[in-house]
Amino acid sequence: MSAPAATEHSAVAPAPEAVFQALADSTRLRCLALIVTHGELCVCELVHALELSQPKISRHLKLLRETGLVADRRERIWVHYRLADTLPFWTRTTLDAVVAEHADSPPFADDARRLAHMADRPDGRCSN
Amino acid sequence: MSAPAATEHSAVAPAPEAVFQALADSTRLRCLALIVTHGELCVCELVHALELSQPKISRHLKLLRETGLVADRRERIWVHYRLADTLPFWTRTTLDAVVAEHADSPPFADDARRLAHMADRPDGRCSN
DNA sequence: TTGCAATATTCGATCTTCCGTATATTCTAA
DNA sequence: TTAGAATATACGGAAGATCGAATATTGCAA
Repeated sequence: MSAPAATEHSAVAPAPEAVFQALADSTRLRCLALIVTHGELCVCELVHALELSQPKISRHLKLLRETGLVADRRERIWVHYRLADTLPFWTRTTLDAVVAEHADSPPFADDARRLAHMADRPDGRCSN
Repeated sequence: MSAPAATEHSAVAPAPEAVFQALADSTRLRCLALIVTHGELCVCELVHALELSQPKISRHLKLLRETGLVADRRERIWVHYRLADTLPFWTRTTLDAVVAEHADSPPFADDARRLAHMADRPDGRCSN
């Protein structure tokens, strides 16, 4: 084989263009912003916070996973998404910087507020 | 008027998605990497360093300009491009981080090498 | 003026991305 | 087993991105 498999979340660092492409969508960026600030979140929490359809959220999470930005973990009926452990340093720097500068503005602030007020969150997460 | 004009390079900070979209192309990212490391560069220098067609470079520079990432300055027959003065902090952080981590790898290292070896650079720039 | 070098733009064609809708899968509890 | 909740995927269609090739513009010098 000449090039890395590139089928699933490979161990090789993703090309910068691919990372930026993944960040170049408001749905994906809003999901990542919540994950950066709140840690692990399941799909239903993101659907609730962003007020978007479940298939839409799921499709965007799949792209983030294939790009290597997030990892998923199944627990009972829920799938939890978190930042990938193998995230390149510059990628983590970028995420922290953009979130720090926009977390208090729409739509990110509204997403965080809706997540905090969500009832019956999985894993006994409470609104704090 | 309800929304900002959004016709030319406006003074309002560009949305993060728009910035990431602008960075999500290898031609634009290579141009920016050279500009970050070398300061102001003219179109012919970018064409030479990246070994791409002039219309292609010019089109991508236009998008970078309209997104607010670069500013241009005409001097005689040359147009010089530099990082925009109004670049948001997080954007500058992102550019510095991604360049620091990739400047020594292809294709960025090759671009810098070709630029350094370019003959007859404008403005009396020499290869250093 | 005329010609040339540097840069910008236009035009179609092709490829990709994104979406809503519908359906499939997975897991759990009854 | 069967039903339902949570999540994922498949299927078109519409909108957007990118390209090569051709052409237009701008500035300068002869």
